[in-house]
Amino acid sequence: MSSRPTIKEVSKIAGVSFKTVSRVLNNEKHVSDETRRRVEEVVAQLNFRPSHAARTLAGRRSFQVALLYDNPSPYYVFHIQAGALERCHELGYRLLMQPVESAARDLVPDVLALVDEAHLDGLILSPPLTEMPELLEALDKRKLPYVRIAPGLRKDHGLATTMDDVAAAREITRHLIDLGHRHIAFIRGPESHVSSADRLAGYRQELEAHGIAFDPALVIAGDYSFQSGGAAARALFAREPRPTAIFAGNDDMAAGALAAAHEADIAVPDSLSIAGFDDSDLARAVWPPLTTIRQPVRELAYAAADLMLAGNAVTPQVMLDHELKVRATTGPAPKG
Amino acid sequence: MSSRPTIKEVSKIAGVSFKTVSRVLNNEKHVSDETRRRVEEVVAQLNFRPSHAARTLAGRRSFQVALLYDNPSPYYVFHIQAGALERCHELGYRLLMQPVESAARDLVPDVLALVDEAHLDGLILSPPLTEMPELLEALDKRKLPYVRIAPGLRKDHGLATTMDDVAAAREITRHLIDLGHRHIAFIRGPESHVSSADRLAGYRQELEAHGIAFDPALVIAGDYSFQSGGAAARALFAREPRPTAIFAGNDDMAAGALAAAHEADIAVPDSLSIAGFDDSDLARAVWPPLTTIRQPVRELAYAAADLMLAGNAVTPQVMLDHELKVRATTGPAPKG
DNA sequence: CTGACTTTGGACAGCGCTGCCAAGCGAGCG
DNA sequence: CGCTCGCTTGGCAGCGCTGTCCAAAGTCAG
Repeated sequence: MSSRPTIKEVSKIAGVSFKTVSRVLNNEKHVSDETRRRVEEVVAQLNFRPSHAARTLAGRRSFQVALLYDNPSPYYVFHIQAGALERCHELGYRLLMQPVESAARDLVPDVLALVDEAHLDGLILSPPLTEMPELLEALDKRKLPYVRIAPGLRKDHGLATTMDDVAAAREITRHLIDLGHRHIAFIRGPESHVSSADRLAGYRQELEAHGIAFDPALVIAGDYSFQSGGAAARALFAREPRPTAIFAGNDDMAAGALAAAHEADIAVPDSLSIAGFDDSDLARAVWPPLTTIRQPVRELAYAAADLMLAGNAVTPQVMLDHELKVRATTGPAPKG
Repeated sequence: MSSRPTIKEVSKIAGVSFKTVSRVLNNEKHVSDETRRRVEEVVAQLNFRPSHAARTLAGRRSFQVALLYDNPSPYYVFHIQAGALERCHELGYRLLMQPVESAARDLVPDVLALVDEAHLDGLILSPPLTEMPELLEALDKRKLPYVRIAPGLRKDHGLATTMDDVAAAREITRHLIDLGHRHIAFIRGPESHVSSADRLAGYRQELEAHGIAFDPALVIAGDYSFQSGGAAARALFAREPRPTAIFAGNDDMAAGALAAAHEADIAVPDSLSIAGFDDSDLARAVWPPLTTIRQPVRELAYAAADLMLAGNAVTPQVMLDHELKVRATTGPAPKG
């Protein structure tokens, strides 16, 4: 490994003290324009970057945050990562991607150990880690800044970026009702995610707003996986009368239901409408393409990083817009 | 931010010098079992982790590597990340996920700056960054260790983990030939990826091994995206006679072709067989489920990290097995 | 019992920066 | 004209570890 330049070499070439170079690098004031220009020139010429480790050790900040996740969906992780990474990069921060097991006994001490080891300046939490009181309390106690991504609508405490899952679920349910559907089933996600409870609530509210009785038997539990969507759909197909529409709590389960429909030779959307949630890559890759809700995953993560690193205290919570994407898996209810 | 414990506090409680604690933490010898035990006890009790920044600054190593990627596929990135992260974690290393633009003019200096800034101990390269001579040369010159993931079969230089793309492509082509297909089209990936050239070569070799003439008109260029697979398939559908099978260079393009077939009302697999490559999440989510090659993405990345951080010099290249997954998009060629 | 060697643990410098304090210097003011 | 003030710059300690060197204690053969 050939040796890297240090701040001292830069200062020598620029003809100033190394402390002055440090000032320029940190954008402090009290440096004359002339000096600043000269130093920046040398920095560019040497392609110099200050040692992150040294800054962390000497300073009060590490310019380093971690994104904690426990999510099996490549689509979701990829996009929150992309959004958070982008904003962190813009602000000169480094992002550590940290998979964790939310069910692990040692979750809290392990996270705190990571915080110590890396001198983290903050933490970005994604579901279901956003819903773990012990974790949040430990971070509060440590006075460690954190943001939560999409933790549902409760205006409780701390920084958060979110979307309106309830309203979105109402919207897509209304779309189904407008198409004439009256027997609409719902495949819900795992209990540990607030989003799945919110989506269920939206589904229910919209039904009732239209005078359609909520039927608990039409709600089947899934776990956000493709498999579980197929299983739920098959259970639904066995019912008499068969529902004319299925609203799945996410796209994976909707794709599972769609595959099950194909397998059972049920025409979509002619005999059965299917709607998903997320607008993941899957939504456009299956046939017919899925009607779904676009969830602004990337933007949520971007905003989360922004809130924590550059945010002002007056707007601790940010809500982003969703969008109904009507594609080809939903159509008019078959004449009964 | 409440204060973290330091190595000195640990040493005070354990009743040894702080240098001895350092020895225990680094698993050095010349520490008695009794002392080691006592120190480890205190470390566990305080949930102490040494400051990564301080170790990096003081020592010769940073226990930190980066994984460079420039790939739009969530599936691919998620799995290489998971594999590399796992092995790094096991070995006590930290992994920085670093998206880059392989076409950027400043790619090489930017990477070198990152190496300096983070004092990186090594780099993991994924396609297409594995194929950039300027980058590899710069790293060699810097004497910076790196591994390349799946750079095709050429036994050139340095550490690499790979799979046999040529053999895998032959295998799936043979599967199609065995089903009676004689007009087999190929949708190829982008030029910048060796894998797409290798897969094309395998397709061609197997055809010729069975005395089927290679027809360049049956090879359509795609770019590994769903869109491009659909476009290629539509071009193929316009040909007379229509090919009875399509082998796409990856699953995304195969899914695009499948959707195009549905759209054109061509029965799969009865009138048209489709095969993909990768066995990504998509392969099981579309209908019918895709016949494809399972590419050991996660394992490739795991092995790459292992090779670089724990490997021995005698096996600089590791080749992992693929597997033909016959599912439902391939069937006997229709009687002509 | 002695000298040479091994095992064990401590002292100290220094990694490359930032935080704090002080010095230099010209301008403004009574 | 002396003094203070504000801007700019430099000096120095020290962040929490590792590497190197050295001292003390234990081990063994002759």
